[in-house]
Amino acid sequence: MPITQPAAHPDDPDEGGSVDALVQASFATMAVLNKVGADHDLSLTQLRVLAILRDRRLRMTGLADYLGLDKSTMTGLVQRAEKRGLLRRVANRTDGRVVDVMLTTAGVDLADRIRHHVAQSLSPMIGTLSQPDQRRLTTLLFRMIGRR
Amino acid sequence: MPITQPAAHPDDPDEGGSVDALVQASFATMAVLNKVGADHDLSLTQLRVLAILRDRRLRMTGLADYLGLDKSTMTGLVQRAEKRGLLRRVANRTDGRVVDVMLTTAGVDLADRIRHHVAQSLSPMIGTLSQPDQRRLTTLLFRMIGRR
DNA sequence: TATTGTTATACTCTATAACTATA
DNA sequence: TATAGTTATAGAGTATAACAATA
Repeated sequence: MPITQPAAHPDDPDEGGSVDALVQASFATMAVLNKVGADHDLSLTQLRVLAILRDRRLRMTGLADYLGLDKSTMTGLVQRAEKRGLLRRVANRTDGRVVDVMLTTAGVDLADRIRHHVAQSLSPMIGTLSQPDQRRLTTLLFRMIGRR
Repeated sequence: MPITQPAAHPDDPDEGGSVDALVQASFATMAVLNKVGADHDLSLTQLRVLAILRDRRLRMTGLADYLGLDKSTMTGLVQRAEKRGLLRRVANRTDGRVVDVMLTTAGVDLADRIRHHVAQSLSPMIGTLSQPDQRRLTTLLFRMIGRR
């Protein structure tokens, strides 16, 4: 099921198809993440919130920066997650304007379950590669996005 | 800017970090696509619609299948794109129930511009890899998602 | 009867602008 | 004045259920 069309135009600078490979692999990955989220009644954004807060405590603005969203968007996002008991809003003691956000125990548990679920759900795709190829891919991807 | 947390748990089956690499690279890629879409006043989904229809004509259901969305979702999606003059709905002659969807000239033009814009926007990321590494990455990704 | 598409409905996600409280 | 967060508002995206038209 092609999600975007393969490049097949002579004036395209991406002769090797790197762009298409990356875009198609990304859409395939996002589809899996989306499915995992849906299985836990979470949107992709909520999934990210959980992942980000899994071992971090952030203020509203910090969370918005991580997600690339406006701070006003965070209010509803955090509110809905709070109502589900996944996280807590805590007034910051040193700065009265700041609201810190942290996962509850239930939130951490769900984040962990999701992490495993994601790994399992992606394994059919990743598993098509040999172990050495998986290592090569990992190295290349981390190098590309500037980690490691 | 880490988007998800790195795996650092001993009970995690993804020892090599393939899952994290793929997820993080995918989020980075989606952020770029999202930005490109926004620059053209298109959501990620509308961007995909254009890419899918770039050299294809599909019925509503076919489009929904490609996108993994419900057919009822397509109505509004296509309606808004049609109002912008990017695509047309055409009654199918052999089956009166079917509505075919195809890009207008303006739609094809925009799809082409976006394709180039995407390639340009991803090039800083992809370009951090050497040419041989780019080829290796492309091969691995296509192999992983089962193309080529 | 089954399939195709739309409509009605309800929610989530998202940004912009205006606001409150604190610094 | 500037910053942190919320609220009000508007629109897009999404699914479910019910529906009309066609096969």
